[in-house]
Amino acid sequence: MARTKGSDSKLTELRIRKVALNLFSQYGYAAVSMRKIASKADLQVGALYLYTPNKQTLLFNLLKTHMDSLLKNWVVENIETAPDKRLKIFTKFHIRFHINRVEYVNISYNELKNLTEENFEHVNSLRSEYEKSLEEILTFGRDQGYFDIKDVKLTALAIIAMLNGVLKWYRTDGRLSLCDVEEIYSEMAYKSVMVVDN
Amino acid sequence: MARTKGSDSKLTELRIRKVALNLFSQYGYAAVSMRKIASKADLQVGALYLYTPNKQTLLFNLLKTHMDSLLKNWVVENIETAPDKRLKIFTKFHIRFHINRVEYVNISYNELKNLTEENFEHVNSLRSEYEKSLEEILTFGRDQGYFDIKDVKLTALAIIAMLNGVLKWYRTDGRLSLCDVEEIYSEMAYKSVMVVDN
DNA sequence: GTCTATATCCCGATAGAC
DNA sequence: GTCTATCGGGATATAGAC
Repeated sequence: MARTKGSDSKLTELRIRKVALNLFSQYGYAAVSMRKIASKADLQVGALYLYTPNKQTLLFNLLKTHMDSLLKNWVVENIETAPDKRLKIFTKFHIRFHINRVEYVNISYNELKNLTEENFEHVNSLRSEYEKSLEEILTFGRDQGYFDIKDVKLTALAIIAMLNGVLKWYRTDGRLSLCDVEEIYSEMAYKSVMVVDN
Repeated sequence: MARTKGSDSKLTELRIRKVALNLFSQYGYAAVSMRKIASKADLQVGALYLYTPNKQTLLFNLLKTHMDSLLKNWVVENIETAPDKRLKIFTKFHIRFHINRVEYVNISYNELKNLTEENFEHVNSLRSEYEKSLEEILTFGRDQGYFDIKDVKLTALAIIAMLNGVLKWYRTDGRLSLCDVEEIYSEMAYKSVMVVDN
């Protein structure tokens, strides 16, 4: 063995990321010190700076990795698909993707304000891109007469907020399976915009 | 004049509360120092402690005041009212009450994790009480055959999350009036739980 | 009621030994 | 690659003058 236990830098880096994500999610970026991160990652604080130039970058990389992964995994559906089907695909994808990434969801919602302006612009543009893909589905559905929507932008925000609300409280050991949750909320989302007779 | 300018303690207390709310909402509790609060309230830091024993109490009082006010203003509708009408009353009330209290909404969502355990229990029980009033409406509506709901608790959370998502982005100078927003989202909320033919 | 000064502690980040 | 020690600063909270 050429290396002592725990000296593999790839593993250490991963451990630091994981610990930082966990602590930022639980206590908030500003309330978590580099010393605490180091301690939880079984390091001294000096060693942290071999893996990140500063605390800000640690947060930024977590957020960027998450958004990149989200956009990479979201594959726009076939152009032929009907609007209601598209919306269902989107909502189910959104839930399935995020349900096991609750810590990322937390920091994405709460810690954008702690990014530098430059980093914020970067992450926020990725988020806008994702939101826009839902807006396109809603616009398409409205134009095709499938949906009854007064304001596409606010409706998109409302749907995403609704779905995220579920993520925040869903527990895998709860009384509902992932499939149940997907089904329930994609149904609610669809119904909330569908055309109804009056 | 027996008092110098700004020495009225009631006014000073109000000013401190307002400044703290504003800063906590904007930057987060942990990122705001007592020095910053004092400075924005035109005081030196020592004077702050005449009005609050510590920073934690400042946050707790803001949250408690908000929740007390919410529960006091939410008057349960007449027992005779039909479920769909009740839900509409709730959603419109929720939006109207919160729309001008966005800073309170922010800290209610983001800063609960910064409360001591005891303070958290207190605030959280008030929040549960409010959520329960929506759950009762949903349960009532389902039992009466008005609503199609698989899980009352998660549905209540989804609806509140949806409504709060709107609050976060709504601007009074935007293209939609308060009435428009109330109407759009109470409609979406209702449709998301209503019974549909398949 | 407000100020200034200070006690005590923790912060992010870096230097240099091993 | 990790450690210990430390710099410079800012944190909460308190003491005591006015």
